Amino acid sequence: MLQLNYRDARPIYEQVKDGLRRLIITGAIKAGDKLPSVRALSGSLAINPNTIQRAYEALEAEGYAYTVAGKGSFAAVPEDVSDGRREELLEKLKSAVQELRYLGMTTEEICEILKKEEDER
Amino acid sequence: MLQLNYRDARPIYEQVKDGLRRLIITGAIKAGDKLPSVRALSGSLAINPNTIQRAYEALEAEGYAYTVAGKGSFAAVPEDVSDGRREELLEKLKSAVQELRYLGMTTEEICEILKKEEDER
Amino acid sequence: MLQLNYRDARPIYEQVKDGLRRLIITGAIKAGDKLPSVRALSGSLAINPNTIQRAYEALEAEGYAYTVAGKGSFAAVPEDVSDGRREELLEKLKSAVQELRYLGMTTEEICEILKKEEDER
Amino acid sequence: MLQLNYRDARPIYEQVKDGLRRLIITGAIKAGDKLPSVRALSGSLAINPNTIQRAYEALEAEGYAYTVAGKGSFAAVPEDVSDGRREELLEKLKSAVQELRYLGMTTEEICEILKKEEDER
DNA sequence: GTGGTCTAGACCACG
DNA sequence: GTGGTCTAGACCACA
Repeated sequence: MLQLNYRDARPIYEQVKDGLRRLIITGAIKAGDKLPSVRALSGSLAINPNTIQRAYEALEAEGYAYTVAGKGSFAAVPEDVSDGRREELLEKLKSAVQELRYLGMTTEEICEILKKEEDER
Repeated sequence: MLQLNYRDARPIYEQVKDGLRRLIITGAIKAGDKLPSVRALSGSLAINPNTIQRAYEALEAEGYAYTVAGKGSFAAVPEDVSDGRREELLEKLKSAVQELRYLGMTTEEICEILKKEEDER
Repeated sequence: MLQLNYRDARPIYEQVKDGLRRLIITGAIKAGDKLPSVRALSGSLAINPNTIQRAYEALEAEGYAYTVAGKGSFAAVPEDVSDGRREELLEKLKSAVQELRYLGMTTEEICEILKKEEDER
Repeated sequence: MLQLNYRDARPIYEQVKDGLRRLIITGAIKAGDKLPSVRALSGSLAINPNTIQRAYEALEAEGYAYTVAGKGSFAAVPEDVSDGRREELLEKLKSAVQELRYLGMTTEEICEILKKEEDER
């Protein structure tokens, strides 16, 4: 369900967070769906429960999930995603595009890639 | 010339690397130009030379600079930038766009932002 | 009558307690009025009766309600509210104001907010 | 320097966070000042370093402090305090005042208390 | 020396 | 059974 890379410089909890977010974005987990319990995920990934919990906290801080103590964590609706995350994304987008332009791509070419990739969904 | 933010979570050497790359991308430093010496930068930024050295090594690994023994470091031409860096950028771009779409933006809106930002250059 | 928010970090019994207190404070339930029975509330909110029971006990400890064996629970008069609750409120008030002042608000501005909010009742 | 109450229902890390925030608000720690290191505070309070670190993370999330890895944590300026914290405070203020009014205090009396308390500073 | 991460294992509140 | 908190102890990156 989730792929971890221990050789990656990114901390485990962040990889878990990003993986869960990806599942939500791609629709594999829909708004309101229950995320796997901390214990279950820590078991299946062979990771300490504290590390998983940290990932869930970070995901909640971004607005992609909410937690009900004693019940579990659930996927939130897109509208609940934090503004900070939105700004972060736009910043990431712009800096990538700016560098790609330096490397020779035109804005048009980049948009073409985005459209083609959209159709492949 | 370079702005460091100690409050930023990124390590200093990475901020130096990103700062130098930005100077190259924006054209402030042109291909073939000599980059400031490790000693000069470490002095003007009040930073340990080892930290600067590390930034230069990282920048060279990306292909944005090359070092001539006894001469110093110089900005490389865009064609020398590593394929790894290119793939990394495209990956960054796609994941940001995919998430922005989940958050309600259309590909058209995203392209509009990119075009508008290009004009502001 | 009462709104529960499962996404709220506060435990359910506390939300029930706060909700009932709010009904009393706003005058929706007047002093001497009978509060809904544990069974009735647990039914309409689809919540375990033990949870409701706990909320009633907490409300009674604050002095906002009293229980008559075999009759049910009733809203108390303001004079019966415990001194502990009063001190707690004043402490909450002062600490909030002190912090708001640190953040740049003057005592006058704060009082203005309170007066305006009072008129809106 | 900080008082902890193990009998309190509030978690330790929250008590530490609130205590540090209080030191900043009262001016005992000024903007830019270095907060005690995680290890130093954990030693003087006889608390696990992980718990202290959690308090620092929470304080940073509120905007009252920022952390420089390898250097330490520092008090931020009031302008950096998050909007969320500001809203939280106003909400806390209003609910306390509303209940105090039910208990017989007028808005004028409350403002008097605030003004008197301000003079005592 | 500093913060950042991770593990192992424990106890508690909640419903 | 669930998440929330805490402890003890360890290793790493950074400057």
